[in-house]
Amino acid sequence: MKNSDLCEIKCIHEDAVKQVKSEMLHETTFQKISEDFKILGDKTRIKILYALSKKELCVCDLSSIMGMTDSAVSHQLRLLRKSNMVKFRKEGKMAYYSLVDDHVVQLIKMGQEHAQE
Amino acid sequence: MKNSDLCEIKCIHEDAVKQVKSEMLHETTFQKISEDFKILGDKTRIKILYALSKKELCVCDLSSIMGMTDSAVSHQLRLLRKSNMVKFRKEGKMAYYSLVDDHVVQLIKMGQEHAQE
DNA sequence: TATTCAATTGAACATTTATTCATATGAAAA
DNA sequence: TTTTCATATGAATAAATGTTCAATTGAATA
Repeated sequence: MKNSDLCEIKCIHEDAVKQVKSEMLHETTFQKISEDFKILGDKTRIKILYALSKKELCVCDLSSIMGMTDSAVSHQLRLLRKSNMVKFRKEGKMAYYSLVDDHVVQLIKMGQEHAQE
Repeated sequence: MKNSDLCEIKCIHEDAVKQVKSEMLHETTFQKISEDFKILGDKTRIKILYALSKKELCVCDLSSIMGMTDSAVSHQLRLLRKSNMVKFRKEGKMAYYSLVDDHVVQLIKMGQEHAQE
């Protein structure tokens, strides 16, 4: 009995499965990648990141731009900080937020291209 | 009274807000972008896409690679089809899935780079 | 034709998640 | 010091989401 027959019987292409399995990344890598994309998978956060790519802004500026409450924006900023996408500096009562690097901008740009196809 | 004073009083940097507002994309654009990223924001779907980037595979192959039920995989494939990331061809009882283009692969690669920082 | 099998689908369930509201913090102004 | 204001936080709620289980479809095979 050939290997390929076995595959058919079990409804699995063993060679293909084995090959692809060996090429898969580590579980934690997939985890991290998907966590980052999950952060980008929300309209509010994408808008915040896009706004910050244009200019450093404080929370109430962002709230005004987004048309949302300070609280809602602040909650999202917390997530963005946690995932290392934005940083901030305090000046008196105000907190000025900006992007950590332009990696996110590149990702959004690519996403935009795909969305517009 | 200066404009900048007004800004401070209202806790809004009017000029910055006005400028950034004018540079924002359309609501539907942000919507589309975030929807695409939301699809990538799940470990199961990232793994499926990564596997398909290596080889065309049928549902049961994917199930075996993922260590999940056919049903769970099929549900996710439906979402991936809906968001135009994967396509499939039928051959008898089997359905062979593959990526629509390598756009997704590029995104995952970029996400991977960011995740590894 | 009846059966088998790969794949799909729908409903149910548990979990996650985004926003709201109320409250707390902490710095500047009165 | 007391008040005001920008921001942050916690709890609560409603909505969305991923997986499971049971049932269905449709094509090949017996």
